[in-house]
Amino acid sequence: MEITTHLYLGDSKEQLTQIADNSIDLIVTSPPYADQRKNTYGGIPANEYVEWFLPISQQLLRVLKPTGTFILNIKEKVVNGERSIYVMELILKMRQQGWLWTEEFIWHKKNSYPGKWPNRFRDAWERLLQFNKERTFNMYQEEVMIPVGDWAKTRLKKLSETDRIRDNSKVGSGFGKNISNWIDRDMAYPTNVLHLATECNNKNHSAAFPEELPTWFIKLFTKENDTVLDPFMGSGTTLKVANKMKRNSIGIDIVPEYYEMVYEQLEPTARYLLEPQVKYGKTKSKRSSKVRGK
Amino acid sequence: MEITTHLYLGDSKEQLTQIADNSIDLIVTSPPYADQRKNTYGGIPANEYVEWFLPISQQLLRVLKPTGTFILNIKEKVVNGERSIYVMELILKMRQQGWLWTEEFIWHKKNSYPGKWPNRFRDAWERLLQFNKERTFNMYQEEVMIPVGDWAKTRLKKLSETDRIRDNSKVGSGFGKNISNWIDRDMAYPTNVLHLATECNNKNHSAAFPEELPTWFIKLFTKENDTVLDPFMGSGTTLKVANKMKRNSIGIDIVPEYYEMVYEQLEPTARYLLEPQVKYGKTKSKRSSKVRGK
DNA sequence: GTTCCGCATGAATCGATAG
DNA sequence: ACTATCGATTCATGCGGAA
Repeated sequence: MEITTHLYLGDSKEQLTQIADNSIDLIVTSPPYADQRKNTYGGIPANEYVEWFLPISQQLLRVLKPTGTFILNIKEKVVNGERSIYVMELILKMRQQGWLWTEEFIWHKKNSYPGKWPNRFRDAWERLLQFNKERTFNMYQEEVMIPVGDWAKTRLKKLSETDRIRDNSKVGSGFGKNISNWIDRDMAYPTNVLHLATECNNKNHSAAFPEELPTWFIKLFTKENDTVLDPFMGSGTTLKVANKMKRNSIGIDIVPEYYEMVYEQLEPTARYLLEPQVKYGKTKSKRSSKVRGK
Repeated sequence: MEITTHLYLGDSKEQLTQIADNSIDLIVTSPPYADQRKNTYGGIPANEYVEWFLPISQQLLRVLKPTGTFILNIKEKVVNGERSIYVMELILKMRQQGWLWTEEFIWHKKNSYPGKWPNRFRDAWERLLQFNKERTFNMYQEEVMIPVGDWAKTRLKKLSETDRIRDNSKVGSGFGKNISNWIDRDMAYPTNVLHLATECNNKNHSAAFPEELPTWFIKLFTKENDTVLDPFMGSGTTLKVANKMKRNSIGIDIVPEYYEMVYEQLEPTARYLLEPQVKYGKTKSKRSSKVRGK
């Protein structure tokens, strides 16, 4: 099956209306934070942030499949010595829209931005808010398992030899098999705290997250041929990763330079199928000639 | 100067009224979370939690010095597949009371509770909310500096040898001296993410919080002879640590067993100064004959 | 005196069963 | 239908006893 990539240039609130109801398996995005990135996105003031975001989250709720998940990467900034409260207000309002606030992952940034302030330490974490439409949704937990801590390695290996013998001597007891479940367990499920380094090699896009981040959530919440959406694609990290993992992807950005940049990064073999001109709202696809037009 | 410990038995809301205005340098506490600790505290329902806590935080605001800090350890649980929102509502209401929400530290619990569920991973973090009365407050950052990671040590040591040679050859260039400033920097400031394990060696009380936690905040926000308050002292971890660090401390708990336990742990040399009977609301002191009675 | 191993025990969460 | 209780699941940690 062909994997497609669609790009939209324009305001997410408007561009999202072109996407069909219940068609997206996963939304992963890192919208511009309040008062940040003024040069590129205009810098939404903290007190207008919720009002600005709600129409977009309304559209996201519409396009997401009932089994789908929405991961929102966000962190409130410090204003006049205090943490802003727009993230909390946003969660409360989105719940009123019909979203379920199912979980809050912590992204622990190991190499956080340096600096020193008299009454504050470096901010080394961000929120990864998980929202869903329904209480049951797709989650492929085994895809993101991690190696078990050292505590088990030494102990279970010794147990394994002892119980392997026991298993042979007592056929059909079921006990040995039960133990073997533990022996084979080199891997454990992760927690809701993610340890990732921020990437410092991103020059053209200011606040890109590391590839591991969308990779992890795409593994966890989608399977091959599913569709991933990033309504604030920026430099296109989410789309690039999705494509690599054989997921269809849709990206939106209001900044023409980002649109162009992501477009250029797509394989040339896909680009010749498209019209040469890039217009507001126009779309293109990769490894596919399908175009979702206006 | 003598270091004192005062204990109050009873409801925090009432007992706090006995404490003088602007007399506390640091409040560190971990109140019972909603619907938790039913056996000991009765389990405050999530939908009544804010209402229950606000009179207490009102008192805490009164007794805290303008330069003081309030650290609140809390985490919302999952109810019917969704995260509760009472913590967010509490923050919003406390701001209306006059508190400044200055920071949110993350306590990453390395040994979180095990378990597996179809749509959720283990919860491995808790909130450490920092509130203040004023925008400028006491903070002794250098007290909690941490060793720089090994990557820096080895790198700087190699640099040091190279540059020592260079320094010898180029006398007076100032370059060598500049480097040596970096070599001496074995310590760095921490971030707002704390990595600690919960203590599992509970004797009589399930002391959910490890000693390192209050230790860290007491170092950071107080100096010797300052006063630390824990309005939900439980097994008295905060008080024990404060005492060890030569800070005065005040503890309150509504559970007589905890009151007795903390009392018993105080040094006998201090106890003989006090009346033998333990009454509701009565207090005792350590290394001091002062008693704040009713 | 070390090091190693066995063990209990969590501010958990879900689904089923019972009143 | 709606709440209360119970069992099953799972993994890092420190203590105590043993080699």
